[in-house]
Amino acid sequence: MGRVAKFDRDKAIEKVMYELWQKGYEACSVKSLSETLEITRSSFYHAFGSREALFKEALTKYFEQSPAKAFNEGNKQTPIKALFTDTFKHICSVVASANSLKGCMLVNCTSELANIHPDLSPYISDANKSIMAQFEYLVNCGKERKEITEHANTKALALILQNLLNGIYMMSKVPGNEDNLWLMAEQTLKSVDLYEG
Amino acid sequence: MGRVAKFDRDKAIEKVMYELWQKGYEACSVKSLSETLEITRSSFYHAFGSREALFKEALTKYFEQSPAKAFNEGNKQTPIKALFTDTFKHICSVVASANSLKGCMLVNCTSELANIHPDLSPYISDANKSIMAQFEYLVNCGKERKEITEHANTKALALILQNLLNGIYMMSKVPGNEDNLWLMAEQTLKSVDLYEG
DNA sequence: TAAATAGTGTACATGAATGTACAATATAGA
DNA sequence: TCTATATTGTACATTCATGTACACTATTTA
Repeated sequence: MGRVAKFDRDKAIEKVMYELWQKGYEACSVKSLSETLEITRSSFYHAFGSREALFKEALTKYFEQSPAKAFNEGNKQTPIKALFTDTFKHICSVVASANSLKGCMLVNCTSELANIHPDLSPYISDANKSIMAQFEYLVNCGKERKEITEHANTKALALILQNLLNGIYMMSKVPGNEDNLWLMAEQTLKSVDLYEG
Repeated sequence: MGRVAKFDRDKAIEKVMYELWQKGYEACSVKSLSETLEITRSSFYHAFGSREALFKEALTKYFEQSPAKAFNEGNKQTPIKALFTDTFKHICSVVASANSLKGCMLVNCTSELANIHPDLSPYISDANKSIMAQFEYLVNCGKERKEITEHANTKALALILQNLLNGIYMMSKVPGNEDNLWLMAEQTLKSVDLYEG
């Protein structure tokens, strides 16, 4: 079926993910991405269509490797407070580790592109909204499991959780040691009674 | 003393502040900023030295006009819980208003430039750290005033407050109606016993 | 082995962006 | 009015960046 590509498409997307994560969208020109992948721009357009299209693939890959993806595996059978506690603890540790890229690709892209980039802005908004929806779902699971009181405000808790998630990544860029990050996360979870340790 | 500038330097910085706030640092080239100001690049370099230098002036102006600057005016004579409650409420309302620029210039620039831009990165880190320090100071004032219990963890509270501040701006970019923002802020303040209403 | 096909590279035309050098301009004060 | 000087504009030499057209190359399968 014709000539085979001289590069591994999947590995290429991973490389691009790291570039975008680190440098942001606008800083990654087609020229610079092509040089990173050691292909010509022509091959780039042929393989990926456009920078926007590749961005979407890279963001998908980002979600797949994120320590926050554990939140997506929770359901009515999951001990919810333990899921929150363990996952946030794990995120703090991953994010603060020396060789980790700082910040969250989604947070970075949200501040760079939301309400700015005509094509990508809605895509990014949707990604944020689906995280929010997942937290609401998890809180509701906790209510069904009687771990969380029926009277708790689901939306408020989901907002606080999403804010905590974003904030851990954000703070990892500035003072950013694991102790501070976990101090914030632990106290937040405790103060809304979602901690279990 | 020579020819007078055809533009108002202070208004120019304000214009640049809005540009940077909205579009981010890299998206504001010297060319585009010069066009916005209706001066040539030559005049730009003459008047401001460099894009980096102007950025710093613009960020200073941003702080001066931010609704969060009320936090800087708190001291041992200030009712601290009321300060937190009122200021966060005000921020939610300002940020969600239709004609407001979305997001926080500092948050945007932190995700874009921290750990990336050699010259501006330390500058931005310092700005974040001084906000953190101010929150610690306010919490300590609250302790002296006996509004906040002596046993509270100052650092943890300051982290939570800074995270809330960042988060309000961040969320204003996505679902972003005032009700949601305030729901998050109110519940956060209540859950750490810094609410007074 | 030949054709079909998928991937690659060169080239083009164009505009954005940078920073500096030097000449032109306008104005305040002597 | 003259002159010192702050400000402005033109020009230059480069590099980055975009997207497409078309020719070239390698590989599969009929």
